[in-house]
Amino acid sequence: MLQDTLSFATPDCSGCPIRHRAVCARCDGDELARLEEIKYYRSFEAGQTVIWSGDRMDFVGSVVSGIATLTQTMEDGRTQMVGLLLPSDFVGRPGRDGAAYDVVATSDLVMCCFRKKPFEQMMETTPHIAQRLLQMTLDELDAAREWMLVLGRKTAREKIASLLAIIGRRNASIQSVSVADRVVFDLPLTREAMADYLGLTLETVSRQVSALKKDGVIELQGKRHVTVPDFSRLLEEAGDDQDGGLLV
Amino acid sequence: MLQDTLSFATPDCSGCPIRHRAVCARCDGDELARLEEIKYYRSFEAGQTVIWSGDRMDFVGSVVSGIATLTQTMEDGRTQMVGLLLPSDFVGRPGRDGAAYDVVATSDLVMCCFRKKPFEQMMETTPHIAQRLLQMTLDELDAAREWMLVLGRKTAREKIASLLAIIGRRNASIQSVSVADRVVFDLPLTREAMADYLGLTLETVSRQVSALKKDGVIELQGKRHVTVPDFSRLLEEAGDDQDGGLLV
DNA sequence: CCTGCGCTTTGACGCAGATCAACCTGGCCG
DNA sequence: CGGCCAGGTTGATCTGCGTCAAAGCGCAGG
Repeated sequence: MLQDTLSFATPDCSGCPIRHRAVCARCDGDELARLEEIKYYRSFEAGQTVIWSGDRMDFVGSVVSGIATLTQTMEDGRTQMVGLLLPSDFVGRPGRDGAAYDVVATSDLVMCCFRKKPFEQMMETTPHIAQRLLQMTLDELDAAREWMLVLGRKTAREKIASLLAIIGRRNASIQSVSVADRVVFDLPLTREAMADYLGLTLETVSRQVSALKKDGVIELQGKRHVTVPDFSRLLEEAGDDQDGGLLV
Repeated sequence: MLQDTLSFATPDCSGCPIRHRAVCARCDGDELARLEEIKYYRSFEAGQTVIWSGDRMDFVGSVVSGIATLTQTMEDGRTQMVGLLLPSDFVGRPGRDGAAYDVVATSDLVMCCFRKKPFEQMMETTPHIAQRLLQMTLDELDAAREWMLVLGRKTAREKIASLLAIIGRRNASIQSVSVADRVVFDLPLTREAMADYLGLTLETVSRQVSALKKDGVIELQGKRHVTVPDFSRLLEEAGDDQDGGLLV
């Protein structure tokens, strides 16, 4: 997996993941060279914390491979996941010094980073970079607000279905695994992590996953490998109005 | 109240609310003149819907006076408020055509708007506008994620305390009503609207407000006027680690 | 002044999901 | 091969909040 990173060290960013590449899609030769200069890779092992909330964050970047989560924790230990970072997702807060959340690698993780200071300087002189980042941030804001509806108003079963729908859709669009309405993917999260995302306990997650299986909404091979025989059925279970929204 | 709007029709935006003014704070004469050209005001009555989710949205702007809410609704009527717009808050999605949420005026409302097309054109040629909007969007994203913790992991009592803390802080910073730890403000929301924000029912909201009153955390004059005798006590009730976060 | 109507409060009761506890399952390492 | 242990399942019980119902409060309009 790590040798994959070699292929990204090209000056045109041609191997870089979708969103990351989009940041510099309209850059010309000089700008690309500058991006190359400030670019580097970081690898993490499963379970490692990439950065702690409040720490100084001196880079922005995007996930190349692996999964990371954004989480918030209260003093008494209650935790809420506020974001799920899949390959191609952007990490970082241009213009901010501190990290706002804990970023934790849920699997082995490779990130492609830009040093923040020079990146911000580029932003100031290269309008389309700030514009692209604005679009990406608006996407994330939409996703966060979509999730507020899930957390505030959906039942446990609907929550599970919503999460499976998000992951299924992401997998389908990236790997185009989906054939017609059939979607197959591996859950990148433990039951506990799912619970932290959904504002539930891990027991409830386990029970509702079993229930969805019993009712034929999903099929399971092992604990993690999921087959959704009818994706629109899953969306219905999620309480969604016909495939609207639910982007991450 | 409406005659107030006259004072905003000045070419330097000097009367415009904080965040809105900040958008053009670094604009020079020509740019300000251009902004004036595409600027106009809209008024709404309490209860009126400013825009429906999915509708074409041909403006961006900010709240001058009054309160509006961003809400999402499921087919079966369950609704979740995903944002609260107080004076000076920005509304709109530069680069997007459709509205993502219902925007509803909770009180009489005045908004200062810019026509979107020309505003976006300015954004493309004026880097600091896109940068400012990026900062504002990052703020909103932080607030949304902070709220995900509230929705997912806090108890009803903590949720109420969190909401009062947000509104109290906003009021305190704008009107500087706060004297030491004492904060006084009017609730701009009905019990039902509070419930929709917090993912609760209006009965539970009512009960928990009463409980906080009984326990001396807040005092009530009438249904809406709130006095917080000890703001740090309120933050404690909200489960917050010592005045961190909780911006809207 | 009474009446009606939003908004709010309060009470009684039920249930979805939390909590506590026991057990299973599969992969890793000695 | 066997023991260990993280991750997962399942069951019994508890409880916070939702639901349903009734009544209070304040204000606008006749």
